[in-house]
This record gives sequence, C-alpha cells and structure tokens, in this order.
Amino acid sequence: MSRKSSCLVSKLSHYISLSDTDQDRLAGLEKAERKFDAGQEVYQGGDANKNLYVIKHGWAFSYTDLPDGRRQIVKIHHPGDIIGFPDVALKHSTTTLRTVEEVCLCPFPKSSLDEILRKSPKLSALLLSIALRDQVVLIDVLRAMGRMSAQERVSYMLLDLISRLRITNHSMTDTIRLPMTQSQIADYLGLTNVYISKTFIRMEQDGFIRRDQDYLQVLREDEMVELTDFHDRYAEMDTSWFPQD
Amino acid sequence: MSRKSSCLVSKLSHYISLSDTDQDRLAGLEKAERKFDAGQEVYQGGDANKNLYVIKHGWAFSYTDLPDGRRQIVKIHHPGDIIGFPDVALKHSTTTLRTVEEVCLCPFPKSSLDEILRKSPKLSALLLSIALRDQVVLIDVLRAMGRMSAQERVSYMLLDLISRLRITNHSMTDTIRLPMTQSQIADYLGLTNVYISKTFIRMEQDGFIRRDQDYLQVLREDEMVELTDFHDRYAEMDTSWFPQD
DNA sequence: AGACAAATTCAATCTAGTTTAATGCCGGGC
DNA sequence: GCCCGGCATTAAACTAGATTGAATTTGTCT
Repeated sequence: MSRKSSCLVSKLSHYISLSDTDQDRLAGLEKAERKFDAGQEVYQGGDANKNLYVIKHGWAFSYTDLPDGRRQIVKIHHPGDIIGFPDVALKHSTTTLRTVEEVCLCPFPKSSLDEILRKSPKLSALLLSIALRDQVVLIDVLRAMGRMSAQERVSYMLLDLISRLRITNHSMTDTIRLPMTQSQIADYLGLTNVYISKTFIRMEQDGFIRRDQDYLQVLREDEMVELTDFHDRYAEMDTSWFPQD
Repeated sequence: MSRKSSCLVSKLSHYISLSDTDQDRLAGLEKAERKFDAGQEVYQGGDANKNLYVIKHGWAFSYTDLPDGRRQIVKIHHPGDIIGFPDVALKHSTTTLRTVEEVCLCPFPKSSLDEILRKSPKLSALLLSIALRDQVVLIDVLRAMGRMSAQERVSYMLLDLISRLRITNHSMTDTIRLPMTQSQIADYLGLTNVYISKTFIRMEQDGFIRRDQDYLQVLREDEMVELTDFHDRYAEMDTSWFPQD
C-alpha cells in the first residue's frame, strides 16, 4: 500500500497494469520530494542533467531562449508528467525548467533507467512508447505552429490541455484552471502577448470560450476539434505489442 | 560479413558497438527491400502501421495536411534513417510518407521491437535514446518555427541537413545536394514557396549560400550557426549510461 | 529539336500579427 | 489605506510574409 504514494507508479499505472516487483522497482527510484515557489527556476539549459522529475502538483514549463531574448516555451508540465525525459539522450539539458505556481517535484536519477531496461522489458516498452507518443504530440504542435492562425493555435492549446487533464481526472468537464499568463501562452504558441489578449477577447465574443479569473470554460469544443483537426493522442496509445514480462 | 548488408545494423553501429548476436538479431528482422519512384506515396496517415522502414537510398518526407489543404512537412528522411518510429506508440499512422526522388526502403515489422526489448537491454537503451534525441531535434524545429524569421529558418534547415549528412559521411564539405522543391521546403518551414524563393535569392546576394542546380553550397556556416544558435544534437548523444548487456 | 509540364522568379497588393506605448486593474506588502 | 509591480487591455503605426497571377526558366519526353 505504501507504493500508492509513489508519483511514478501512479503515473505509469494509467497505461498498463504493473507487477508488484515493477511497482517496487519504480518506487525505489524516488528520492525526497522538493517544493518550489511560483516563478522559480529549477534547472537551466546547459546544466548537466542527472535527474528526471515527476511533478506531484502545480504547473511548470520548459523553455529555450534565443541569444537575443526571444523565448519559446516547449512543453507545459502538469501533475503526473515526467520532466526532462528528452534530455536523457544528451549530456546536458537543452531547456530551462520554470514553475508557473507553487510546485512539488519528485526527482529520480537518470541512471536508474539502466536498471529498468535490464530487468523489465514491459516497463522498457512503456517508456519507449511514452517517448514516441510525446514525439507525435510535438509533431501536432509543430503543425499548429507552422500552419495555423492565432485563433486555431489557441483552440488547439486548449483542447490539448483539456485532454491531458482528462487522463488523470475522468470527471473533468469543460472548465479548466489556466494559471499561465498571456505572455507565457504567447511564448508557447509563437505569438505576442498583445495578440493573445486580442484573440481571447474575440473568442469570448464569438462564444467559443468564457473566462473568469484563472478559470476558462470551453463552450464549443466540437467545433474547435473540427477547426483544428484535433486528435487526442493520449487516448490513442497502443500497448498491445508490449512484452508480457 | 553478410551482416554488413543490413540497413539497420549499419545505421545503429554508428552509435555503439553491437555484439554479434545483436547484429544477427537485427539483420534477421529485415524483409525484402522495396523500390519507389519519385513523388510516390508509400503509406497514408490513418493506415494501420505494421512496419517500420529503414531508408537505403534517396530522400523522402513525412507530412500531415489540415482538412483545407494546408500542409506541414514534419520530417525529412535521409538514407540510414528509421521511418515511422513515432507511430509505433499509436495504432494508426499519423503522417503520410512520400518520396522526393527514387527511393529504396527496407521494411521490418513493428512487432519485432518486442523481441529486442526482451532480449537486448543495450539495444533497448539505444532505441530509447534515439527516440528521445529525435524529440530534442523536434523541439529545435519548434523553436525555429515559433520564433525565427524566414532567413533564420532556412539557415537552420541547411545547418541541420548538413550535420545529419555528416553523421554517415565524414568527408562532407560545405556543399549538399538539395533535391526538394521550394514548395516542399516551404511546407517544412511553415512559409510559402514564393517567400522561400525570395529568401534564397537574398541569401545568395548576401553571400550566405551559392546555388547550382540541385546543389547548394553554404559559404558562411559559422555565422549561420551563430544567427540561429544552432546545436548539433546528432553529435551530442550520451551513450555512457547504457547497460553493458 | 520541339513541346509540354513543372518549378522558379517577378511584381503588385493585401493582411495577420508585431511593435511600442499608454491606460487601467488587481493583489500583495508595509 | 496606500503604494508598487505585474498583468491585461487598448490603440495606432508598421512590417514580414501571404496571395494572386503572370512571365520565365528548367527539365523531360518524344
């Protein structure tokens, strides 16, 4: 039962059923959790990356800057997400991690992947699948950035957030808490804060969304799905080919 | 020695030294190779994806369309690349694969990953690393699309092509063959063919590049690296943590 | 060589989104 | 209760890149 408290175990159990030994294996990786205030930097691009993190609560994001200060937010992290996974392939971190609000992180060492790969083919398959699924998601974002208008991009982002939050919270309705500033949203969507403001206002006037403080309600989800040709990759994962252990 | 002819073995040997059994394991996966003419479609988005492909010669690309016809090319494939890897995570292919010129592909079944994961931790680590490295590369593209001007994007693309071609061909100089049309380049960079033309001409006038038929010479590589803050992710891979088998 | 299609270039016009800067608003610290 | 700093909004001027369509070049097939 004490397993239940492991971030990683509960995250990965969403995808497949884990054997007791696998659960213990995962739970053993976790080190003491750490808290961070809002707006804090956890690590920087270029740092040696020894740890992965699972995010226990709060939102955070990873970004890179160009030398002249232009910023691109690359990934928005929610509770349950694994942070820093792509950087495992390289010696140094490629992005900077910053919290949106108060956040609690569970670090675990990158080197522990070695043990998983040696001992659990099923977990290995799952990790590989998650990495590949995340590639598909990035490709979807790429398509949005390359070929969609501002309103389409905002719609895409909202749909993506909703379907990610629905993975862990099945009772979720059409209203989400959106703690990011408009400048951060702009840096994620490749636009400016000014134009994000204008787009939100237009979408509210047109009845696509309703806003109230940090909360945002999506009113015409089906139309937005059609508008952006949205696919929920999180619900589409194929685990059928996994080794049985 | 007959192993030498396997596409996969020679591709993966660039990263780590493979044991004889691993080499045999990989070589056994390969089915008969297939040839395709220029401009042909190999598979479509939405198809059930049973196979991965290694590309033996020729260029190809994967793309997605929006319902109204806007197109985003998502990945350009060179000889030695593994095609369709991200789709392994899902039941259906998310992109369409089209050849740029005459191409030869070696298919091998997605289900064979299962055996690799069960029997070879070292190969599993390599596959995972490649998937994660490709994520980092996609993030780099994302940054280019979100925050770079047309000339910066073109520069980024050329640098990326050069460093990828250098993986397998160390003697490569500053001149590359670029068989794609300007419309295809536009669909890759999120621009229009007209503006690609204009940008190429400007870059040629400014002495960044020189063009001759299909061939393109990069004259001021260092400046372009600085301009785009370019990193060669292919040369940065960290294999130090891999299991020893 | 001729002819057709595809690719590139050129030119004119247009617009979605940027830039800059001013204004108002809300929340937190003292 | 007041001040301060960050955030959202508004407005005006601007521009990078899109759009359209025609002209030119290149490549390919016969």
